[in-house]
Amino acid sequence: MSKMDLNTEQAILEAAKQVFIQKGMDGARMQEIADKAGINKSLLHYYYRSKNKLFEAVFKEAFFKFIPNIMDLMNSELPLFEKIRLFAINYIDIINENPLMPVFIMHELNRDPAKVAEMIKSTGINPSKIIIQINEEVAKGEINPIDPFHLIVNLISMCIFPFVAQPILQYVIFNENSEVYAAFIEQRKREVPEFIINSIKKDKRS
Amino acid sequence: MSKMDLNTEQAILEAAKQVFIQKGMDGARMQEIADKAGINKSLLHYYYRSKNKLFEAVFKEAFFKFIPNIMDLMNSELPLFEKIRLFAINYIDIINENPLMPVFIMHELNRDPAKVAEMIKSTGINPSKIIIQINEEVAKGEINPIDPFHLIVNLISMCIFPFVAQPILQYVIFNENSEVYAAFIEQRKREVPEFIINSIKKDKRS
DNA sequence: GTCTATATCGGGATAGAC
DNA sequence: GTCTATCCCGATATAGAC
Repeated sequence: MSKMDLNTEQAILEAAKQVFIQKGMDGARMQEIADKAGINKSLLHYYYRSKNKLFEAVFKEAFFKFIPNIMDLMNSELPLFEKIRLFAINYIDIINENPLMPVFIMHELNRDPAKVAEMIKSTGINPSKIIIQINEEVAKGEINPIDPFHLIVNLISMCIFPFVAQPILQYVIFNENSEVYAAFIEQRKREVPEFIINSIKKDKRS
Repeated sequence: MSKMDLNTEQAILEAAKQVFIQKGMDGARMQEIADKAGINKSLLHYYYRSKNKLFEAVFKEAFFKFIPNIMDLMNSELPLFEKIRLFAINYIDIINENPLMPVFIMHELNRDPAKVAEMIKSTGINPSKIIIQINEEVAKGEINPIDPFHLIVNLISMCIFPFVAQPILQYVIFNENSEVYAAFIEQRKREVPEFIINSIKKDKRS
């Protein structure tokens, strides 16, 4: 594989990423990807045999960038509150680089649910460490009693959902002003962790 | 329009709802809708002139069922904590009837962002009442200081996101057992409001 | 490796009989 | 209102020249 090959192949993948993520597998057109990559349609088939193969390449890369990774943080040795704060900051940053990613992944997983198992099996996703940590904090009386799963889902929901629902929220809350919405999201890096910590920290109820 | 017309028309809309919501506009096939409705493909065009028209009918109905309505509750005279509890219960119930709805709506709005304005303008969505209420509670010192928008987005996120991410969460948390996941969602009708109220209720800090 | 030309097919839409 | 038959375009994919 020569140097030029790599460039073209990369250009295709980059273009494919943009188009697939914006339009989805079914809505994407090979012609549009070729145009965006500045090459001919048939070259797409030269590098990736079919639309489906190309899509798989894009989807896998997207999935592995967004779903795991952050798990390293979750399974680290940091104190719980620290983890929660870092998670919000890091994850919101990652999604900010590609705000359409969450809807894309969710839509495609739902289109082809068999993918979920296939994808996750090949990653080391395993939340057991953080779950144990939460249970221990509860047992030690350091935080209020809470089911670790609900806590984790709450955290993830509050970080990701504002991107998923961006079109509506942006319109309803800020009359379509996307800069203000971006600032709103930025605030959430602090707001979300404090909201959570405030909810679970001891010393409140009696 | 005879009685039989109505039945067929309803059958088509019902079939279209299922197919469109599951596959999206681009992934849906008129043939599949016709099959599911037990009629001929060309009858679809007799009742609705085009695929797009049919889609619009489905989407509008879906949107208006899911987005507003609940606003009545938000703008009622109930106490804040009461509202939060009722919102979680009612909204989770509504989505439970059609768990794919959120991803569907989000995906389609993103495909055609112009829809957002068009849709929302024709509804009376206006969260001002609840926002004032939250600000008042803060001013009176009844709850901890919080930006009403973040509070509302937190509430909505925690209710809807578990449906959006169901495929992944169900797999990671419960090894694909959908009954257990349904129970998990059911718990959230209580867990989410208590989590929120615990976070904002006074008497904790200082 | 990259292009042009073309095969092939699926799917939305229409015509027209009943 | 409902069906069958058909049109026709757009999109993936392949063949083959350069």
